[in-house]
Amino acid sequence: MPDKLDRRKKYTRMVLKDSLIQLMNEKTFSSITVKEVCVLADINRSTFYTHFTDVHDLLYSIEEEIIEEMNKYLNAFHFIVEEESIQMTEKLLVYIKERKEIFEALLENNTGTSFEKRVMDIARLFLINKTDTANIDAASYLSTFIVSGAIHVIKDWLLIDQTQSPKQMAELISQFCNKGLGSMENEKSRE
Amino acid sequence: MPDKLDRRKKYTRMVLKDSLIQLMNEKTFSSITVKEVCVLADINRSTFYTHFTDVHDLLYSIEEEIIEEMNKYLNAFHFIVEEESIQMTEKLLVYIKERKEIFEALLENNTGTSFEKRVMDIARLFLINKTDTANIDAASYLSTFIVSGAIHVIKDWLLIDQTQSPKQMAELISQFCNKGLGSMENEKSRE
DNA sequence: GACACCGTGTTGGATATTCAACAAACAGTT
DNA sequence: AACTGTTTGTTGAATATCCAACACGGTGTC
Repeated sequence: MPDKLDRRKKYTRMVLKDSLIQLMNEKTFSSITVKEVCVLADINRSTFYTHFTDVHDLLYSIEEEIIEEMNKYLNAFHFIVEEESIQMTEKLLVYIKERKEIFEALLENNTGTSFEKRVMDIARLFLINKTDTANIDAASYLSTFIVSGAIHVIKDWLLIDQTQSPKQMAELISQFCNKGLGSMENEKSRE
Repeated sequence: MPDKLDRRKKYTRMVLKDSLIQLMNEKTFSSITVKEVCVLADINRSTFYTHFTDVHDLLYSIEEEIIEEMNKYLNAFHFIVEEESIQMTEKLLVYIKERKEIFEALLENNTGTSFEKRVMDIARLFLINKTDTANIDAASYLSTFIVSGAIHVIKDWLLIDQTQSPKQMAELISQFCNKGLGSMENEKSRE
């Protein structure tokens, strides 16, 4: 919201985040020190503490950014028709793939509220909005099921093969979700 | 010398230089504005004026940096034997090639003391040091000849073909210079 | 245990950058 | 000629960062 950030603040936060991301690609998160991050970012250590309390806090702010970006993609779903949703999913997957290492680090690292849980929360919210509001409980359960399924499919895709293109994955996941949503429609009509 | 520059100063100067270099690759030098450079560098315009008086001044400081770097290479010649000098020349050429666009811009752009003249000056100094001090005048004239020749050979190489590798060019230029220096030796022995 | 070493938070004064605003010069338009 | 838009230098107060120094806790070594 406070997009009216001072140029200097923006820059400092950016390089610190980038440093941590780079370091996470080289070593385990728990072995990374504040000092290390600052040296790489070429930022005075005392400045670090005016922005973040510690390395976890910095990681958390990276999460924030990622989550926010994913939210944009998901929000866009509301305004598009079925055929375009596959393309949208593809964009999301490309975004994830380009940040492969960050996502892996975030999924592995369980500090505080896990990244996975937060992603599920926003995705669930999205799914509930998308379906009819009459049957919220069912939608909630089902969306948990669908989203956790999707996340693990993406996780495997990231970690293991990636022989499938983002486009192919998008179609696969889209099918997967629609089947789930479809079953809920049946559920409702049977009432 | 004042290598004890504040981190912020270093960063500001660096991004401003980089911006100008990038812009010089996209448009003519004279069409580049201070504002443009600052926008690209994401630096406040008023900050620009605490470091440089105008765009020419900024360009000049880029020259300084380049000249300084070339000086290092040339100074290194003093301490190496003949066989290694070809490798050294090669390094210098690789350095130039990596900054092809900057050199082209600097060679084209004649503001104030031309870049070409300055390079010749430092190269001449180097050559005079390298040869016997007895015959300074002759060395000076000859070095002007050699260096200007070398610069234009390099210029052509940069601008036109580059089918020759830096290594091949290094051997060629080295031959070229040694022949010149050799002739000076003859000159002296004939006295 | 005593020791040295290293990372952590925190502080205060010095310094650099930002931002908004201004007058001035200039180029193009009507 | 008046108007519009743009770049240029310059200013002062607000803000962010730097830097050096400190006390503290942990870790390993003799």
